Amino acid sequence: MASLADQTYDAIKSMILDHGISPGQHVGIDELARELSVSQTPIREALARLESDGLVIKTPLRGYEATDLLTVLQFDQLFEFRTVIEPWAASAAARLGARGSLDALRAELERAEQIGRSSPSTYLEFVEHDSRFHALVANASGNGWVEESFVRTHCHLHLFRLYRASLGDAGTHGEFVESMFAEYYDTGTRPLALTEHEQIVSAIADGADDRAGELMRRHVESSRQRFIPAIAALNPPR
Amino acid sequence: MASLADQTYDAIKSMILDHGISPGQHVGIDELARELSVSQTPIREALARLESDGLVIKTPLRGYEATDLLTVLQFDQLFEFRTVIEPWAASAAARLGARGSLDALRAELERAEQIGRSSPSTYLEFVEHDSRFHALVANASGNGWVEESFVRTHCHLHLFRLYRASLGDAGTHGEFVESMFAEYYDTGTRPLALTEHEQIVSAIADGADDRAGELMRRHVESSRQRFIPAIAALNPPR
DNA sequence: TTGTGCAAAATCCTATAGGATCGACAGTGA
DNA sequence: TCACTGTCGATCCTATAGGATTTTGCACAA
Repeated sequence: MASLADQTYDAIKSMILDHGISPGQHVGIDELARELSVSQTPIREALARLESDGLVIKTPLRGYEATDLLTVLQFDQLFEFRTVIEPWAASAAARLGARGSLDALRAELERAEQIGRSSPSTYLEFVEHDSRFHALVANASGNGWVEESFVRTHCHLHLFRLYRASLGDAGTHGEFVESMFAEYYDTGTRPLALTEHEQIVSAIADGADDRAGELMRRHVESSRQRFIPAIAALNPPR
Repeated sequence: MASLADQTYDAIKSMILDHGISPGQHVGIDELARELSVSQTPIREALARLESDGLVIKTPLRGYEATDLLTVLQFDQLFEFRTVIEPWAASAAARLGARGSLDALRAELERAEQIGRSSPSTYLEFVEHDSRFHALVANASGNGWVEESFVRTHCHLHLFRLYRASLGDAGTHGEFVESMFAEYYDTGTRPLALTEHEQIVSAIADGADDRAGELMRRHVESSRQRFIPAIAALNPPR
């Protein structure tokens, strides 16, 4: 069903999102074609779509390269954007009663509690849970335009968060790494974020649109606050 | 500077936006290649990007086709989205004092008044002014994510508005055509919209962020109200 | 040691050819 | 008359080859 071009798109996107391709790294068409054992055409199509997603940048006669990590300004503006979109999405979800979506949201919360107990490598899993959760809320808003806007922007945040994982044990970014771990393991902001998620779902389930919106606003805001030391440590990237 | 693929992208996009390609129409790769006198490769790249823009839809092994016109639901949700985004953009522009952007906004207002007097075919020109104006406000917000989200969604509204132009003098959509013309030529909502634009720019210039946001919210809302009879007449499209 | 110029390699961009799949239509059988 | 099947045509998908441009390495001169 999925054409080769689509599979290639997913493959390259995964490579970027998992930092198989590092930010700023040059991405050759021939290189990818050899690596994925396909011809250049599907690679080109995939890269064209990825450029539209803002994940790669094309320079004519120079080829493609993965986009750099977010600057401080872009990061601030991204959270500004989230503050506009996501509270509204939560409110809308509450107004809709989020029929159908509510089950998915609760299932996601269950899942988050599970991973909180068992595995030791919790950071990545938590990031993925968080992404899924917010995506579900965007979806529950019932507004396709909002959802799409969210998804398109959120992958950049995802990219930023996962940058930590690709770093070694130390280096110039040691400070950054440390602060991230501290945030999620020591100071207990992870269970705090989970609690916020639960409250939001609760408000949506109650149909309390104002409360859902306000809770989401605060959640995004506190999430931003949690990121500030990290982004500060990361700037400038090199 | 612009590669052939980019030029092709612009060309096809223009064809769609000007309804050289009708909504729902099948778009063949070979056909486009012959018509634009380029090979298939740049066509493929362009179509891949256009699919990401939501302007065409790809069905594997069947090819591409231009997306259908907005449904009533999509239309409603689009305005819902605008109601979330644009008032915020106007507020943000006011907070920034919209340095630099203010000149562009005022120039656009000037331009709008000019076309209001001279030419007889004012409808298309007004639509284009309106698109430019709102795009300028989105830009003046200083937030690239917001601006991009706006642009990506707005082209669909643009498409919808221009559908009128592609219609003949009569037909099943005569009612729709009539209502649109009535809106803009008879009942004087065009100068009303222009007045609203001026008030918004004025609020931005004053740095009155709350007022700018509220004015924009009302403007979008009244714009939506103006569209209701039109969208009602257009549904179902066939 | 540093800067300039030439040349070669690499890579992107474009074009064309061949293989595969899907839809349509005609023909046959019940 | 309806249903099924096989062939035909069109189109998409993939692969490879050639032309153009940029970059890089090296030699040479100041």
